[in-house]
Amino acid sequence: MAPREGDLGTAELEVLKTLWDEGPCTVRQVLNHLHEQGRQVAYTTVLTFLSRLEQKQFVKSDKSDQAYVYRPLVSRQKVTTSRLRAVIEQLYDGAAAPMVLQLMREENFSVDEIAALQNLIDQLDSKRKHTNP
Amino acid sequence: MAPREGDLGTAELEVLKTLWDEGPCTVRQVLNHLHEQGRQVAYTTVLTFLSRLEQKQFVKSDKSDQAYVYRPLVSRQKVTTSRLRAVIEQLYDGAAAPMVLQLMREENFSVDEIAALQNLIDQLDSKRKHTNP
DNA sequence: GACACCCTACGACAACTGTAGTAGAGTTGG
DNA sequence: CCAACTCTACTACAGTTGTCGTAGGGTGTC
Repeated sequence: MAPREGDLGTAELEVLKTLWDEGPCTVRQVLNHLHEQGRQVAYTTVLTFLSRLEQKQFVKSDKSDQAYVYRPLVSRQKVTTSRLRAVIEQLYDGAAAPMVLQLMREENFSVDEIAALQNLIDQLDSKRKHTNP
Repeated sequence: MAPREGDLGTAELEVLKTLWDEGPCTVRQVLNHLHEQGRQVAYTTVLTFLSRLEQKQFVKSDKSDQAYVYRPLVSRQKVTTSRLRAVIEQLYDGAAAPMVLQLMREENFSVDEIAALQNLIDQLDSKRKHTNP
């Protein structure tokens, strides 16, 4: 009857990113970090986000000295991949390659980035030859 | 004060995709198409989505013989790109290349797909040499 | 001990989204 | 012309997300 169930909103994601970037944090530390980034938001709002993230099992809190310390339960990689997969699923019917091609045409990759890609392709290539002589 | 403003929900996107795939459609045609795909949804629900899409200026309707015919105002490319950019912005701080690298490691690309990528890289490469001798 | 702080729990509210029902206008087959 | 059907407009409602406020329990400082 309703929208997506256990996914992250953009604001929740911001909070989670703080934990990835800064390591385990209290509410206040997260707040400060967001403020430093120019993100204006109230203390209790951050608290709400962290609580919801805990409900959804994206983070876990432990009582430390004074305040709870929150740490992520999922890696950035994991979340990233699943988000990307969702987009690919929705818009490219699950095929990642066309998306990569489109991206490479539209984004202006630097020489270094292209070199890195070339490198990876070479690796994939040689691995393939290896297993498939 | 509230969630994202003018973006598409997943259900709205399904409807828009129908228009991309099938061309201009009436409500009923969209409905039928969704049903064919096993997506159970009521007529009026589809109507709601199309109305909202029109409000958000993603589609336009024209009165034809009996029923309104809806057609997309934005291309699949456009929407796709902006969604991708959003993910890249959120999760990779705007850098597309790392994302591409991660995808290529995690998705199992076929030989053909890799060849296509190689091809594109060669193109980008030679163009770069050209403009930057 | 009283005042000043910091922390958490709980409740609240608006916008957005998914989903659908009902009412009323228009079209059509007898 | 009347019943049946289709189409659109409007309304409604629940779940999610962004955003806080308030109340009440510690801690620390004079």
